[in-house]
Amino acid sequence: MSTETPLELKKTINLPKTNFGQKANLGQMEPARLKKWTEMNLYGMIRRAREGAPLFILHDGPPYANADIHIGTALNKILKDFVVKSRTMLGFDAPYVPGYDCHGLPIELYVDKKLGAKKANMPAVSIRRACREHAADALKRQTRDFQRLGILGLWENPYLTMSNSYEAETARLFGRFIERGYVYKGARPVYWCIHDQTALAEAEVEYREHTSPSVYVKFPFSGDPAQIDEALAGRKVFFLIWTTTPWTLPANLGIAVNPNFEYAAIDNGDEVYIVAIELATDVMRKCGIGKVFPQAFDPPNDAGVVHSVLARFPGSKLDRLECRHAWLDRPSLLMLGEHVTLGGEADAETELDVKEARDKKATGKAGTGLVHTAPGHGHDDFVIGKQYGLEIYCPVDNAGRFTPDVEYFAGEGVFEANPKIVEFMRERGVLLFSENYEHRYPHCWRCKNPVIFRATPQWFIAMDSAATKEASQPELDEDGRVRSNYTENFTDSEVGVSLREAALHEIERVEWIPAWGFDRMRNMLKGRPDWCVSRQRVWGVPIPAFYCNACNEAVADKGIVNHVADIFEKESADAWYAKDARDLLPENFKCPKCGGEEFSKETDILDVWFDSGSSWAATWKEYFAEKFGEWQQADVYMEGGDQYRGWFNSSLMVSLAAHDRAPYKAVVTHGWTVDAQGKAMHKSLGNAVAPEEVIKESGAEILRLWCASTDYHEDMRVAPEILQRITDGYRKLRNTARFALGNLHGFEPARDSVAEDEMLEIDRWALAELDEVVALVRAAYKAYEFHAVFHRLYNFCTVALSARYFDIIKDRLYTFAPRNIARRSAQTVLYKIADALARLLAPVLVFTADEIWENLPQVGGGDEAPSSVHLATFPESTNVQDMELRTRWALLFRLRDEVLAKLEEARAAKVIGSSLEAKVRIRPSALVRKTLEKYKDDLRYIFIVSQVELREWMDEPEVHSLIFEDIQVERAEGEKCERCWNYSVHVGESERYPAVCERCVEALREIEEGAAA
RNA sequence: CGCGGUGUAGCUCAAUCAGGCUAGAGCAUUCGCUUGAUAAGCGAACGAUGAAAGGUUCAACUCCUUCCACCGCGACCA
Repeated sequence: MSTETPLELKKTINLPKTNFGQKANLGQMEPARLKKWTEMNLYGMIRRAREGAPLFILHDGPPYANADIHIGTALNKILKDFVVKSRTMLGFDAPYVPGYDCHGLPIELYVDKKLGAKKANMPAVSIRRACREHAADALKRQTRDFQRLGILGLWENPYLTMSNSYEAETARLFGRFIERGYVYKGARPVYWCIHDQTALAEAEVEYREHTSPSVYVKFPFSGDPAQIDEALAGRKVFFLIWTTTPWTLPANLGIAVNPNFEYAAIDNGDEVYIVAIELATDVMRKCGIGKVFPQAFDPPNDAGVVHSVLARFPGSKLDRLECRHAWLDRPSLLMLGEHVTLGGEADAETELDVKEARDKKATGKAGTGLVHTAPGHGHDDFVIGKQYGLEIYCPVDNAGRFTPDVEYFAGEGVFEANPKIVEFMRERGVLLFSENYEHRYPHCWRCKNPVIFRATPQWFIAMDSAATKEASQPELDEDGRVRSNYTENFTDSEVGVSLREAALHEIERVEWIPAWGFDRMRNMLKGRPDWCVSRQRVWGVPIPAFYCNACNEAVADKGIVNHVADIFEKESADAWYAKDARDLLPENFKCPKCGGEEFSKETDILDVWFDSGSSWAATWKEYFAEKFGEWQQADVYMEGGDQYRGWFNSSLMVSLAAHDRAPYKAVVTHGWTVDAQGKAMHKSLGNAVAPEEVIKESGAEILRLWCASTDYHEDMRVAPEILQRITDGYRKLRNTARFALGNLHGFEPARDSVAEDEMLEIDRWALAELDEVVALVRAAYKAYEFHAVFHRLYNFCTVALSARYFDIIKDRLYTFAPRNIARRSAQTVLYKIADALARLLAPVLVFTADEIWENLPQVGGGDEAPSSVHLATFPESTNVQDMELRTRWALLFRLRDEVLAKLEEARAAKVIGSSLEAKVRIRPSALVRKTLEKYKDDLRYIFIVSQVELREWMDEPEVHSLIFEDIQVERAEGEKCERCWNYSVHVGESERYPAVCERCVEALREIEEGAAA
């Protein structure tokens, strides 16, 4: 025994000590750590560390390189980072190549605005340069912001849809579509300014007041009226249409009716008129038809106009019947379309402002329920016309004049022709009524003239025409089956399948998360029309097609496309604009049709969705092909739900054309960020939460934790209160880690670890809890259930650790001799907990987990441990938890809850303050007595009281239903030990340490011996 | 208007798929304890007519129907 003076009690307490601060100071810590990661090339280290491990690729959907990132963009990227980091820690080689969508209208418009009037005289190459600069600038800022979020990836070399290699690959992929026979050139209506003689994008039109002639016109039915209804047999039947653009009537090829509406045949003497029954009264009144009858007919009306209804029938009955054009010698086909409404707003392509039309609907209905359809002059008309196989007929030239084949009006400008057509119809007796109609009509934003809808030639990718058979080797799927098995529904195996069929088949093999994504995708695919890939713009990948100057033949085949692509590869797609056609074509190329040698270039560019849809094929080639060989599917795509019709869709198309497979094995969608009320966020509403502000005020870590806290499958609310909760949660996690780290001061795992079978039982209980958490969290990461990760870990920290385990072991950690095996036992567990927490939290709390990692005493003096937690793997779960042990402890903790409640009562009654001032008497039931007896000496520590006494029941049979009964709390016996604060009747028995209890006397002896040794 | 999704305490989540004790946690709030995790820790209390209305059933948060709200996509919407 030491002869020195007694130790100063306070100094013999092992208080926590760590450099891991209570305050995170994320604002400074995060950038500092990012810098460190950059300097050590952490991402490169991870790649090397996982070299040869199973590959797992999350393919990044490219954000649009226009504006700065918003909270939704941040969410998307953070969720992706969770995936990449967690797969990495699950042992996969999970490279992350970010990308940016650089082409497209929004950038071009932005540049237009910036260039102003200058643009008109600028060559395309210069405009493209300006666009390129803008995109480069935006993506640079976005990259900086993404990196700030703690996202690791190949930031120094992201894929850019405007890079030479990408543009070249995009062109080649378009060549694949051509090669397989999916591409055709057709016409489609677009906004057209007849003054500027150019197509306009939607964003380039503005709505202004305009007066149009509103006309009701009758089209004679050319079939047998009895087909419609017996009552009409032998009558002269006419279908009434309404339009505000009489000039489109020469292009009329059909009449659309709604299959669900009821139509009426109305008697007007010699003639019978067909209109929607609901509109019949209004139409008849307008046209001055009908007589005043005393009897009420159906439907009765309020204006005293009564007409007789000869028959009524659903629109569906009219399908594919035929009328004659009102004055031209050609048929007008009756078609069924859901777009037909009773408001009249679908009646004309001119009725572009639906809201306006609906307002009108409220005051006075227009239209007849039969829609004049000119496929060359309206969007719906076009769609339904395609569906019914009508020609996309547009007899109007660039200047808005009728072409020579238009009888009576050839050469007339359409707006000038309007009154003439009205007059013409009146003379012919086909016009029932006309009036002036005030409405909002689209005008060119540049020249302010009214625009028209006009079909112009466009490139399409066919959804329904079968692909031509490939000459190449049949592709095998993972089961070794010939891929063309998806043609099994076709008897002739030489016939390929259409893109739509292939897509519908392929999506069944994709894992959709959530599962309803499959239905969603299927609906999208079923309904989507042919893909119009033409854009009349300059900022994009040019459609690599040529036109023979001699015979006007469009020339586009794989060979030519690849030749052009090779040029793009070297010089970027700017070459299309910088070079002449002959320099873009192979030498001595001649028109396959006429042998002509002079060609002009296609001026359309590809839809940007084609660009981004090409991303996986392009990135595989550029980033992975060399190392991993043959193309393979990406493991997962992860985007917002808006991408079903967007990127998921276009990527599927491109991948099917290129590889006959979906580009993804799994598709995960996330919801949208909404405000506290669940409302969508809009800058204009002022309810948007800016990521940079969250970062500035709270740190990226908080934003990341928010992403992990909420179930992203649904809409995710962000608001100050929510972020505050998250910040509190962060503190809790941090403090939990800090407690563990602080109590590991002086603990060297290799030297001081205690084997599990030598541990105290509660320590083994804690390990069992940890083991379960590890298993659950690993599973949650695998299933992309990040909110489950967060809630499991968080609950583990608060309930199992902070409220129970840590609270209980404090006594042991603080008051036992540092090297006492019981203390080492607890420390061993704390070490494992801290280690596991760091690893399990790492994908979410990228910075903090790494900080925990650094403050962890490392096995073997730290040499073996990776220099960052992000190089480590998740802890393994043994999954062989001692269930009996856990059951026993579940019981003990239940008893503890009851004791705590009793302590609270005693506290309220001022019997005790601190729980250590208490002594607890328990009379256990027969059910639990045995268990409690076993833990007799441990109960005081479990309850954190000074004494526990177990007592017998007098009359046990009566209380078999009770588990615990009669818990009594009284003041602890003896004096408070100055060192451990427990009460003991033995305080004062030591001469050397008179203020101390028997446990502390022993601890102090150990400490003094240790010091002497 | 069409397609899809979601509604459980003030907040974030469980249990819902295969209906079954008194709908569970944590946070927040209030109160108390502690002052050896201390701009921390522990406990207790309070807090949900399960969006609403019907229906099926012995039994419904769970299944069915309707409706409302919100979100996304598509619509001749911005």
